[in-house]
Amino acid sequence: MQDIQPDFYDAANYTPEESVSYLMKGALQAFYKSTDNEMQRFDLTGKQWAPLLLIAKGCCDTVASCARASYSDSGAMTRMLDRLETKGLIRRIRSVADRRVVNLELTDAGRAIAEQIPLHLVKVLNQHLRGFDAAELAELKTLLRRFAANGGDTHIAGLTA
Amino acid sequence: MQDIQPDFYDAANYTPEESVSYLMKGALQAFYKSTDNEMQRFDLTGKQWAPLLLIAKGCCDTVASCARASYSDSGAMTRMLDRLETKGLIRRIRSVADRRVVNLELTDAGRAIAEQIPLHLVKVLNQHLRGFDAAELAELKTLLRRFAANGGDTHIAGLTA
DNA sequence: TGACAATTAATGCCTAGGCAGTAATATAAA
DNA sequence: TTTATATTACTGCCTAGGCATTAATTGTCA
Repeated sequence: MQDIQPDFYDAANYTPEESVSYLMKGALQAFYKSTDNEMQRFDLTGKQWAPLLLIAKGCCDTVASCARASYSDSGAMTRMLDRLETKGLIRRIRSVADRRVVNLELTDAGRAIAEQIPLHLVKVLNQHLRGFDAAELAELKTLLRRFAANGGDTHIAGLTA
Repeated sequence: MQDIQPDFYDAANYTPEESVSYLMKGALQAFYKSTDNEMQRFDLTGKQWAPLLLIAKGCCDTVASCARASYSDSGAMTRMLDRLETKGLIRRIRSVADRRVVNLELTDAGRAIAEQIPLHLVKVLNQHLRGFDAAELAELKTLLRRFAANGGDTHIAGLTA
């Protein structure tokens, strides 16, 4: 029933250039470079657009949920939101329903920028996907999801034992 | 002769969960988490093993070449090497042939660790590749290389008015 | 009710990287 | 040779994130 699982990499023959993680870092680095260039028009870094977009899309409305959606933690997100608040793009509102929670809202200036972000983000994505066909993009997404899901501590159920 | 290049993403329908960059970030994040766990036995973080391995493999022997190989710059690499030097794992040697250059060497302690790194790195990689077949891994590597190579010239035709 | 666990946002201390310089050195062109 | 340009390692200043801890608050359960 159980298929044999091959070991693709072995220690003796390991080279960085053939390592999938090394290639992934290079790919993501190139993408961040592109978005950094593209988002300069909004006076945003290559990472500051992400929380704005998540809030605008309704993906998150608190510090904790925004941190989870960003593969980050509440400490890092608190400081990221400090920077965005300083720039006048977001607002913190203490929740009355749950007084531990700080709800996040875009200011008018933040909303004006957030509305334009997808336009430029999509431009960068499509640029990096030049020469791809639809099947290749679908395959890439699937393989990335599977690679991530194979992480060691994915079984959070067993972790909180 | 010229094939039509489709736009895979459009601003109106953009969602983070379907964005290939978002998935890539999640995949790489999961990998760093795994290596961080794995390298704790050497008192190394999830990133400090990389320069050690590059030096051990002969991929780089100066600050500049090590920075380039790491998709980084000489400033960041200088400080990373400071940390590794403080830990007694590498040595800086001013080059006599070109006195601008600082050559990098592993100490005995550094070499002892570097020799064991591939073993554990390969373990992490193979773990994240569970369920993959050889063709899928090859495809993933190819697609990542092409995605990265499509960057750089962000001289988008429409950008420069 | 009261004790206890969980969650939230924030903070301090650390690693890590990007960018704009700087001084020293090397190379190329005049 | 002189001049200009490029490269190297490094520094300061900034953004960015990880981890542990804290105070406030909420939920759970005896």
